[in-house]
Amino acid sequence: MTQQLPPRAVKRERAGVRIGTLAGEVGLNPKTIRYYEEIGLLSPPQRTRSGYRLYDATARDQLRFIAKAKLVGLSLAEIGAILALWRDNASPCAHLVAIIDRKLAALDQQLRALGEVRQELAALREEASGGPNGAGTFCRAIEHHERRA
Amino acid sequence: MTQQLPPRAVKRERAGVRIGTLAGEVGLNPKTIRYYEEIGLLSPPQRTRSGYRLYDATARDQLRFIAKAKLVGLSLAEIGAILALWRDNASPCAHLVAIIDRKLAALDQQLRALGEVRQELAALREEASGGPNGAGTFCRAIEHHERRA
DNA sequence: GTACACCTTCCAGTCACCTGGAAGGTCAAG
DNA sequence: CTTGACCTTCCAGGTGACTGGAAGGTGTAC
Repeated sequence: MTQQLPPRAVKRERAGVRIGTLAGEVGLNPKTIRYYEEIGLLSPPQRTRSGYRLYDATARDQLRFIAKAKLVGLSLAEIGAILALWRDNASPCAHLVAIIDRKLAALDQQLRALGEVRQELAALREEASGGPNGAGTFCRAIEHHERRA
Repeated sequence: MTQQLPPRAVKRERAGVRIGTLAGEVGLNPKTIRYYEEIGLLSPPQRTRSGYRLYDATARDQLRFIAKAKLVGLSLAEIGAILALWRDNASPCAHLVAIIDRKLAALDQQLRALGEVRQELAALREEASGGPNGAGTFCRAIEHHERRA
């Protein structure tokens, strides 16, 4: 996680970054990136002669997209399908358009739900920010949940 | 899943509904509802003399909230914390407010991400809805993903 | 009174998504 | 030339969220 020294920095600026650097940039475990490659989410990157993976800006973009897409609740399978479309962007069957449309509708529904939950949470916050403390059990419960998140 | 007959309907309208009915109403597997109770998400409902669970409107509301919250990506643990706050709504420690604030910020970020992904998907849809079909591999891939979703 | 749909508990299995550890290779710095 | 941070592969384990099946009880309808 801690990238101490930037060795061969100039050279790698053109040739790409290694997995640890990329992981740091996008906030992922290197293991996760390898895993994404393994399941076909990410196309296999270049390698150095000694076998190290070398990533370019495209990979970083894709990982950032994956992060966003995961955040909104797409499964890795769905994300994989979308990325595949991006890669060879010339496979526009009607079936596909239907799928995208369905996903768009789902996203809109999600947007509504998000707004509602946000509102309820904000209301809760209002209540919570006044008055005296109760038994304290709740805080303990929250702390417990926090430890796992 | 199929609730054929409504036996004792009038009686249960006041006393609560059984798990199958509730499950049907909120679109869940009865197993899932029991599971939620088991992990402490849902408080144990009343029981009939013979041991059947009887749910009231509150339970239904909570389940609907859970559905929404899950849709926006909250974990069951987080939802549990929020529901706990709801139940004994008199435990407003500062720590708790901080947590809610953090969650609100996360929701806002998610809202932005959602909008962005929506936009990218829409752009993709534009591209996809014109032109001739490519190799067809993509459609097959999508169909494969669909089967699992 | 028996069929039938429902309910109960318990326990095990599944699926998606990682994550940790072992065993070993690479490479710039001291 | 060794140290130490990085990298490699492989394989196993873990978490979250269910889900299925067995074995048996309940309760209304015919």
